Amino acid sequence: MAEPTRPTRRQDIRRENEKTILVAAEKVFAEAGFGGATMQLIADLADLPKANLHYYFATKEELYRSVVQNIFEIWLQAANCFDAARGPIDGISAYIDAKMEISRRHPDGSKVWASEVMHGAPVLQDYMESTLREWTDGRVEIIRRWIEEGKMDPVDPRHLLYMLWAATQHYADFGHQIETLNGGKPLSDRQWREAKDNIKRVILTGIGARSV
Amino acid sequence: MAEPTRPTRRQDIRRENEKTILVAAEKVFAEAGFGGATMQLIADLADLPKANLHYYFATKEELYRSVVQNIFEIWLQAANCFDAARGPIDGISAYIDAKMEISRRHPDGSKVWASEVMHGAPVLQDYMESTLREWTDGRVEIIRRWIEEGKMDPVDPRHLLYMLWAATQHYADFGHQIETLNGGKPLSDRQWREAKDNIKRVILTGIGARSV
DNA sequence: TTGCAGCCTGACCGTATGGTCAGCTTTCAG
DNA sequence: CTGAAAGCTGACCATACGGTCAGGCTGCAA
Repeated sequence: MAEPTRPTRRQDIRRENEKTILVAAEKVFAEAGFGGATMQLIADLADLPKANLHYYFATKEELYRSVVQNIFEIWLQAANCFDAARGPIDGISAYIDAKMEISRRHPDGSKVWASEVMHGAPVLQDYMESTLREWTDGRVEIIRRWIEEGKMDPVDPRHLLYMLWAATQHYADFGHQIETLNGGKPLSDRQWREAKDNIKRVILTGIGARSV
Repeated sequence: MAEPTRPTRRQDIRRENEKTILVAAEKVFAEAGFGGATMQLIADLADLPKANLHYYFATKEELYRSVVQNIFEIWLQAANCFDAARGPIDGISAYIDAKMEISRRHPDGSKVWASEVMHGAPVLQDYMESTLREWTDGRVEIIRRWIEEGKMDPVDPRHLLYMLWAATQHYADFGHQIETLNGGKPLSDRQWREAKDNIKRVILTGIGARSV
């Protein structure tokens, strides 16, 4: 070999297989839902024997839990964009960019997340009551301050956040509908940019954002 | 009996049982997804023997199809609000009202619809390619005219529609998340009104609506 | 009143699924 | 080199599910 890769250590094997399984699982859970997904389908997609999945993830629930937690991490990372911002135009623009990027790059993850929440968040309830609530409260506070400083109109911060989540996530969760209405073709680069610009423009104008 | 109800005719029995089953099915499909729903669960909720469900609906797929079609009807009815309007403020306000009412009164239906679309619309594909596409194209045309007439800013009509769908439907599909962030309590009448007003205000301001 | 068409259901069936396990191979520390 | 730990898997199992059906019950037209 040109590239004398260090022989695969046990740890590497484990990490690699877990990754493979999680990727396959995310796709199958997104396409079929938790109930419709089967370990066999995931195993086939991962090109591993079913028993091997059970070696790494004892139960279907545990595998699902791992998938959902992964997505939650990604979701939270997008949050950082919000923090460094000096004002609503910067902050909300960056957040919309980040969330639209997630919708585009991780549509399966978004769907699993949506599905989880729609079915009452059996797995994520703890996270929602702790991490998510704290994150949300923090952002609400930031928005409230922006309003006090006259950087935007007095819009209810919570409902504004819901609108941001909804508008961006929609492009992942309802991607199939959008694709169908787009003549059966996925959105092009240009169309994604238009979507993003539209959301930014309508929301930033809508809240009367007046400061970076 | 004080009320001398006409003795239940066969037709009535059929209609009533079908209704009972459909209501139960909608709830179970919403809570568990198609794959997670079982005929037994639906039968228990409808308080009927499982075999009786199969008497009215031959297969689980057929029952699911009926549920989804019902929802599609309701969804389309909300569309009418759009048509009679003279301008964006009237039309979009009425549409948001209608869709928020659906999110509030038929959250289960909304979830089933969302789930169906998320999983690639196996049942609804035909409807999406015909009825939904026509409806959408019609509304796009109306919005385009409003823009030409200077009644609102030149916003991409499709992305505006997606935003309307997303913002309103979010309150049904992600109702559990919203409830959790609301201290575990469902939104009150006042909070629903605030949600509605916020969406209206942000979007109508955001598109620069200038005419009823 | 009668006959029959439509309504109802307990018991049953084949299959697919999540999960187990005994025993194999591979890795690697000592 | 060795042996123990980790990785792997074909074959298997119990269960739960969608669906069937024979046969009983009910409404109602004639």
